[in-house]
Amino acid sequence: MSKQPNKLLNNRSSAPSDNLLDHIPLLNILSRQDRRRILLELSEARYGKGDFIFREGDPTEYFHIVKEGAVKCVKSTPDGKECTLKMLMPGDLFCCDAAAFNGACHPGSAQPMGDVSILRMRKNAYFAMLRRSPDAALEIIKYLGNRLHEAQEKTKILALDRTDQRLAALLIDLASRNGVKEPQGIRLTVRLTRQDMANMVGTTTETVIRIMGRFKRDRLVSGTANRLVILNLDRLKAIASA
Amino acid sequence: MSKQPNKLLNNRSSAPSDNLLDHIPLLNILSRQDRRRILLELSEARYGKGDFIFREGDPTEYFHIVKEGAVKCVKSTPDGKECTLKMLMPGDLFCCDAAAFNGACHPGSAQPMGDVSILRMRKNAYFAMLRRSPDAALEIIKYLGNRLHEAQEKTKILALDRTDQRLAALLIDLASRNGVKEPQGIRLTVRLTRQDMANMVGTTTETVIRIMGRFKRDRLVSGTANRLVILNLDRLKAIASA
DNA sequence: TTCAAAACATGACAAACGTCATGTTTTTGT
DNA sequence: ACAAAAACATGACGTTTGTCATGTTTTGAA
Repeated sequence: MSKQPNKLLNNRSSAPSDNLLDHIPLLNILSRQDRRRILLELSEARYGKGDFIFREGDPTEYFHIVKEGAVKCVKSTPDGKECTLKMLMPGDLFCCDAAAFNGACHPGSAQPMGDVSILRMRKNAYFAMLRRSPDAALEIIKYLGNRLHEAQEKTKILALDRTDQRLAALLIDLASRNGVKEPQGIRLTVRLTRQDMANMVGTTTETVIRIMGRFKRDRLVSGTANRLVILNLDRLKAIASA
Repeated sequence: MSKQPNKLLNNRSSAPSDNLLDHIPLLNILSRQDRRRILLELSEARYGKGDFIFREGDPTEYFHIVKEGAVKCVKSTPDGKECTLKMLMPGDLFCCDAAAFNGACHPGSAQPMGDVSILRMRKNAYFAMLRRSPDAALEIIKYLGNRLHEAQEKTKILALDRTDQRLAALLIDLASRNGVKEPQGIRLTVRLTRQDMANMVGTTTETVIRIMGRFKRDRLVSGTANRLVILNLDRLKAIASA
């Protein structure tokens, strides 16, 4: 469990094509001048297992970018149930919506899944950037639009599909966003327990265990959290859309 | 059933504070000059029951604003099941995300719920507006952020709550967004069948009928589609968060 | 390496929900 | 006002999923 967040690495002045920003396609559209400017505003923070990047209800102070690792967006109920809304990967932005910044609070919490590195920028610097650069603002609009479409697709799946279909859809998505090809199949690089999966598809750990057991018997997947491999993507796709 | 969409009303030149734009808080931030410009780009279209404003898979051409009436955003499966993602009310924007405009197609369809009036603007004019006015772009970012948060709240409810809780949450939301106070309670002004509600909370018509029957017996609501009244908001709130 | 904690697994049972069948009431268009 | 269509309603039954209890395996930190 790595130690606390306030390890700022950004005292160096910027080189014209500093590799920090190469991780962020969405900001590569900035002019050289703007990139240099932004770089001075960005700081880096690292988190480990068990940390919170922020909690539901915390005041919103920063715009964030995932540099390394995976981050999950979580909402909880008073009685301890949890729902994972989205897994953010390197290059993903969060808290990029002005809405959250009007004195409002975070509507959910952000937790690292393993060790992560986050770039962040104070909200006034972020807004100044958006005002200076219409391209940046349009890029954010585009990004938020994609996030909204994803969320709506997820809503559709939750509303209409059975649990095994939802789980198949999750595995398919993870394979493309997080998988590395191996001789036997596609291995996921994030550690993902049955509980994690249950929180992502809106069911219980036991149900995920049973369905994953079935998938395992049918040679669609293998392994558990630390080494999860998708063996037969096509048949998973057939299940997801059956 | 009113006739087809291409009834453009906007040949008149703009008056400085034309009431067309008063319906749209999100564009009231524009300078007088920009307002005048935008007004020339906006056209009005009317639709009635059974029409489609656009269908899933259609190419994206316009940015839309709801002027009068209610519009539902719907996703469907090949086998005829439907899921209503969101009910848009006057002042709401749709297709405001640049993502949808990169040669992409609509990820869902938009259908009027009764007679509606829609303002719309071709996408190049819309983008030109966003490039000219950072305030407009920020407003769109704020709006999309709110829509994303709503979608995530809906995801949470679908993932964690029972059907009666989801239905109670729907009624509460409708009461605030669509209700008018009456002596007996809060009457909804949109016509909403059991089937419509089922599509909104991810269940079947029969289940909604049964739960609404229970709510009716317990004097929490009364009436059906044409005259739906919320009688006891507090107890509905208790159910939604139980 | 060892031991405790976390993760995985399985069974029994109950509750929630979907499906199908059938019938009644309300709405709508002419 | 009337007929057809849509919406509402109810019961029976099966499936899916949640819950609880218990036990095994794996993981990770000292």
